[in-house]
Amino acid sequence: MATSQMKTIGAGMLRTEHAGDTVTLAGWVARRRDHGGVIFIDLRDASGVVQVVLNPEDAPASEEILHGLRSEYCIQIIGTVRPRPEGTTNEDLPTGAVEVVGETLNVLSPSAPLPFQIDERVDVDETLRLRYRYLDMRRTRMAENLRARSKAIGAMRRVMDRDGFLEVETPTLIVSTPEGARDMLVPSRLRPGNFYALPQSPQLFKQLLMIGGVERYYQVAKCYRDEDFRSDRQIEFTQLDFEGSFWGQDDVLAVLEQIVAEVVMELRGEVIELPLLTMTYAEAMDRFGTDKPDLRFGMEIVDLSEVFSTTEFKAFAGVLESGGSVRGINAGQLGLSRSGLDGLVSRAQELGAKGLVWMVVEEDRSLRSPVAKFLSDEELEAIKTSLNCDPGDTLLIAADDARIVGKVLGQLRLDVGQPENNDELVFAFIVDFPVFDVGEDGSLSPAHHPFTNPGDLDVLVNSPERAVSKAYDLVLNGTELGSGSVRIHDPEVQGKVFEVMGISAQDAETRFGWFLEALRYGTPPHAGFAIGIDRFVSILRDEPNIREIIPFPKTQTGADPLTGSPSRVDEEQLFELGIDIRPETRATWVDEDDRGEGEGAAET
RNA sequence: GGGGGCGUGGUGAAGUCUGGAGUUCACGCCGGCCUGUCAAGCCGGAGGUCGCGGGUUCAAAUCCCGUCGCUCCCGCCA
Repeated sequence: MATSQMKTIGAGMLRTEHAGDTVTLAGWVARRRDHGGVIFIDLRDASGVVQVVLNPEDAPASEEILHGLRSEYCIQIIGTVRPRPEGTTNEDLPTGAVEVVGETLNVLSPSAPLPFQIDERVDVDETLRLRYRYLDMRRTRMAENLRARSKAIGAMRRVMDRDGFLEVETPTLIVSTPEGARDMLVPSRLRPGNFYALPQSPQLFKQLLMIGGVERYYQVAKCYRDEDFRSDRQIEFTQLDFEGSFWGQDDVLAVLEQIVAEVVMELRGEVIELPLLTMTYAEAMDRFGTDKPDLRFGMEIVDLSEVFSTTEFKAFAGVLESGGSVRGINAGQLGLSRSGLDGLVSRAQELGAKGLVWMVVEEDRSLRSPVAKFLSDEELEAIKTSLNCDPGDTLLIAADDARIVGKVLGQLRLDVGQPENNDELVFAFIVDFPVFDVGEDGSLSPAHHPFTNPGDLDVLVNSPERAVSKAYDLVLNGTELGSGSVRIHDPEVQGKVFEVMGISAQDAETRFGWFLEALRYGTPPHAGFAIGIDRFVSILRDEPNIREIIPFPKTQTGADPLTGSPSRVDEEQLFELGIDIRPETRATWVDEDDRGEGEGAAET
């Protein structure tokens, strides 16, 4: 007969009201305090921690077993809850008013010595944490992050369900449409030489759902983009993807507001003020040099072209003559040394600027700067006025192509700026994105996928660089949480957009013919959005990167230190898939044997 | 593709600039003592190819070259 090991209550839930109860607990030895006689065990399970008292005189187990308990042994305790004796309560512990007197102890599973301590008195190297993620998630940081992630998704589902959205799963083995990010590919065994792609997003499938009359769809969707990693980018990530028929932009933003409010309430217990701030792309670029401004602090970009319109300073004059712009920010009281200021110059160059002018406002309000001697008194005064200077302020001025100036100052603003209150959450919708990004050489590249409603068709065709699409982003504290758009529902408009984007009719037919065909059957106007769950939760949890929010993330080189993926596969597997493994091809592969002694996969 | 940072007993750090015995600190681990602790305490002990390879030197954790791994950033992410 099977023996139940079921718990009767979570360790972390015990309170004085349970005094006298006999309970069955099961969990892990978080800490043991073995006094030779009596032993205290901090027993941890998913609900929290409670102190268990093991007195050998009560013989809950043999002396050998009692004194043999070690960290992270998985044990079961049957015992009685009682208030702690006078003077021994622990105010720091939710269960600190009670303890469980162990009457039976069963070791369910001993633990090998740990590769790192579960208590969080030191930060452990992240590769080691990932290699032993199952131990890492016994720590409060990861345990709480997993919980927060689950609660966030739950809150999102509540909003979706409340508003009558249908949850639909779309395939993850789909056709490759090699635009935008690189596709992750999966070879087909039944059709050798052919490949599936993993979706970068469920974009076209959710549009098919609209055509299919679903009207309101959502999905917690895994998405894949084979690009380089960043602290907020993994090749595999999760989005809340949703779409609605007979919708315009305002309908989407209204749903987003509900989602944002619900999630923030769930994770932070805070009320978010609605409606959220809305700013056009043009305004964001102008004031903050980026389409994802961090609005927790000011330090706005100020146009100084007027100030220098007749300047003798050649570097600025030349830029203005050739149609560029001179702009600056007041970076406030930085108090940087000369090398610190030089560091900003290097950073500006890294970002594409030819240089950066810094000025420090002295106590007597004069400007200390390597270029001050080239500027007239009037210009120096105008700078101070335009940038609203106080003594001690550091001013940063860049002159270049307007796009570069914005990018450089926008990034420097983030590098040196500090929100007054780090816990603050400032959301913003950025709307009216251009259809095309204009390159330095004037070339146009699509700013969004080609299914985005391009607004006025005449403008699109006649002056595409000025075309404004019905696309919008949601930004939180300088991070893009997600983006969406009103889609094209007219096949003729879709064809026109392909044409303007340089995709020939024949190309479009080959790649997207199946979709263009679908558009012809009474497609409802529709709009939608996708919000990055990992990013959103990482900000709400104040985590510096999304790996802390993803249960089993990959390293920057796309490896999983726990399982050893990606891994070589048998030649036989490749042969079945019809993949060529000629020796000269294989020679270019990374061979595990050549990989030094690094922290490889766990050996088994 | 490019730039910066890091790699030292099981963990975290100091030592590296300015070469001189694997030195130090905290935690963990093992053993002993210990019946009210809660980061238990006290005593004792084990444990390291200083990521790897090469070079310079009488001598390398330390300097030089290469390489691997991790990380942050630029490019990239329609």
